[in-house]
Amino acid sequence: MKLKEFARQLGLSPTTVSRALGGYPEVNEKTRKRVAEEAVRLGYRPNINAVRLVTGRAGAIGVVMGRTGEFHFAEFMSGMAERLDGEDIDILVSPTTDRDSTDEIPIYSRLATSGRVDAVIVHSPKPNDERIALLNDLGFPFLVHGRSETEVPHAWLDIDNEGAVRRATSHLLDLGHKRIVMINGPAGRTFSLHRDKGYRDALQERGVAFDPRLVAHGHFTDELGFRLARSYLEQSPRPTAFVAGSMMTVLGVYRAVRSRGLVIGRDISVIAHDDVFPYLTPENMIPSLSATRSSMRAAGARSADLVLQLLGGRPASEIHELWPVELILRESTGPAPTEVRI
Amino acid sequence: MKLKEFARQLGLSPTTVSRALGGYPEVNEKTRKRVAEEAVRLGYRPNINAVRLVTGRAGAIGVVMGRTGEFHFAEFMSGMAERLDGEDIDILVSPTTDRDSTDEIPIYSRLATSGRVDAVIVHSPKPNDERIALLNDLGFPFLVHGRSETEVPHAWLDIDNEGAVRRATSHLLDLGHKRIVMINGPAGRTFSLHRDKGYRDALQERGVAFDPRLVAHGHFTDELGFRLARSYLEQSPRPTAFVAGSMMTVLGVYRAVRSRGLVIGRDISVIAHDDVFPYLTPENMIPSLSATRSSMRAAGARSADLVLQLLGGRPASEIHELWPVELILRESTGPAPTEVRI
DNA sequence: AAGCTGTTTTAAAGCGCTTTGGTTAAATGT
DNA sequence: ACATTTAACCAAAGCGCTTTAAAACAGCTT
Repeated sequence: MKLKEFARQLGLSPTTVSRALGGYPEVNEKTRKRVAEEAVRLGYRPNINAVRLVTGRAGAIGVVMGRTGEFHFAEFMSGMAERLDGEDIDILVSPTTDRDSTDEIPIYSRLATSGRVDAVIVHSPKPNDERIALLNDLGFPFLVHGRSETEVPHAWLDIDNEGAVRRATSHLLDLGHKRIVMINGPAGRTFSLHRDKGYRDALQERGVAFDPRLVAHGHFTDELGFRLARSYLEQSPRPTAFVAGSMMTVLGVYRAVRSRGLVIGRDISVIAHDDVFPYLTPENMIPSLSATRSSMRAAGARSADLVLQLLGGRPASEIHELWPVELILRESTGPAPTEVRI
Repeated sequence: MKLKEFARQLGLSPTTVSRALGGYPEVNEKTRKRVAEEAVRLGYRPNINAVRLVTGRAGAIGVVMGRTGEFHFAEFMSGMAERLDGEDIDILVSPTTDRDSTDEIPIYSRLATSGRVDAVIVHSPKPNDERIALLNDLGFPFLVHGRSETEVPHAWLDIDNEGAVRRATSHLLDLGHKRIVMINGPAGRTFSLHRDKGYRDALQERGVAFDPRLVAHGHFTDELGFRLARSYLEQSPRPTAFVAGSMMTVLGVYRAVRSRGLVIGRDISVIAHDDVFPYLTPENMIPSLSATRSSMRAAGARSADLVLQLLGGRPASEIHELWPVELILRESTGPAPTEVRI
């Protein structure tokens, strides 16, 4: 059913019907009501593509899905979806199989110029991120999930990675740990750098020398957590604590510790970052896992919200949100063992 | 830059330019080449929404993202993205916070009638799925990922869940296990029913009585795996083997077994279904996990492919794919312990 | 040289909607 | 009673493209 036919059946002009449905004031309240009811009854829905053409709005927010870290991504998107439910805005996912953000440039470029989306979300930026530069050059609305150090003014939402790791590390230091390993995210991303900084600052505050060999970078996989933890545990002197970048990483760390016959929370303390997944929770681990916590889903929901504000005209330079991160202590952290033998 | 202006600059009519870009035969090869080059040089891109309006095609495939099982979902979508890379087709994600597929009816209805997508993918159907009935009634193209028992002809892609579980269970029976617990997916979904059937058939083949209390249903979470396994292990006689529905479930099962001081692969055998995630792999578990394996990512890629075929005119009734599932034996399965004490 | 054929290009219609710039009818003011 | 305002509705333009139907052009015949 087209607008014209629908309007004819109502005995109204297309103009009035369109306005009634659009909620414009110059339509009699009774008429509006009638139109709304009949639209439901007769199943009339405006052709979205016609609307998009004529309004110039795409009614969609774009995200680029990379090969790695999909479990975070799904949770973030799910949060976006939650917020966008009811709005007439879709989420459009663009594929990329590439690992480096530079390779994503053509994708963002296409997304920004093709008119399929009204805004895009940029994930895990680097300090000097090409994608941000590009989108700014194109004058295309975007929100950065994470932070960058670029001069370019832009909207962003980030969690306090630095503070999270600083607190986690400080807590371990307070417990007497000296050799603390950090298994961080991929090198080069701002969030990894922030975590590095939080780690180093905590050491410095407590006057513990920074040993770069205790910090590793890589993707958030169970395997990497295992392999790295395993090799660290073979070193002498042995580390007594781990800070792990994700829930997947920490699965591997737990396994590595156990496989060496060590006890988590006694021989080895562990803190991880928890993005709050419905299917894998730190309190259920054995021993329950001390974690810095920040809901990825909530970040997704808020990001969608901020993008909506951005599209509503709020200046990008005004949209900056830094979320604090909780540190939740459970059983995986304990006093450093007084004597470390190998 | 609009078509009109671009054509003017080339000294051609909009018609010719449109055809050149669209690859129609009635354009001189030289002209086409010139148009293509200039389009790149001048940065001309057809307005996608105008194209969509005039062609009536949306250039997108819809998927509905539920609240649960997001880790599977992301992997599936990632596969779709892989296949769709290069095609001018997007993935459109519609949110739902509901748990039951009946609640998704309005979402599918909206998706199908709004012209935003050319086809949708239906996940985890029930034997008599309302969504399939709806989409069929609407005459809207769709592919089912999973199977249904409806009379309605439709395209589907599924893995052999029944065969997978039958083989897993048979293998455990061959090893001498008698009390085999199955932690299955949500009740009511066809794939869960198929797995139930595979389990029962295996028992029957070997002449082992079916005990319904040994089969549990629920979402694929670490916590459920733990809670259920924990409570089964307290029973007497104790089960000697578990078939777990997902990698998350099995994490909980492993933990439960260990927390009882039992050894996996010796006291308790475990087989799980592995959807092949880049961040969590059965071979890395300790002990390494015997699993039925089928790549969710590959299913996503193939699904996208089949949807493209569907849109290309291939009849839905012709599109049925049942993928075999490998059983890969590792260390988590072993002979049933001869004597089971509690 | 006119007719015919096949190739290449173009003018113009129209996809389904929103919105500008009206018109008409009713309400209000003088 | 007439002018003026306000409320309610409408005709038609136009968003940027594809595609139908027709025109222009070139290459051959006869």
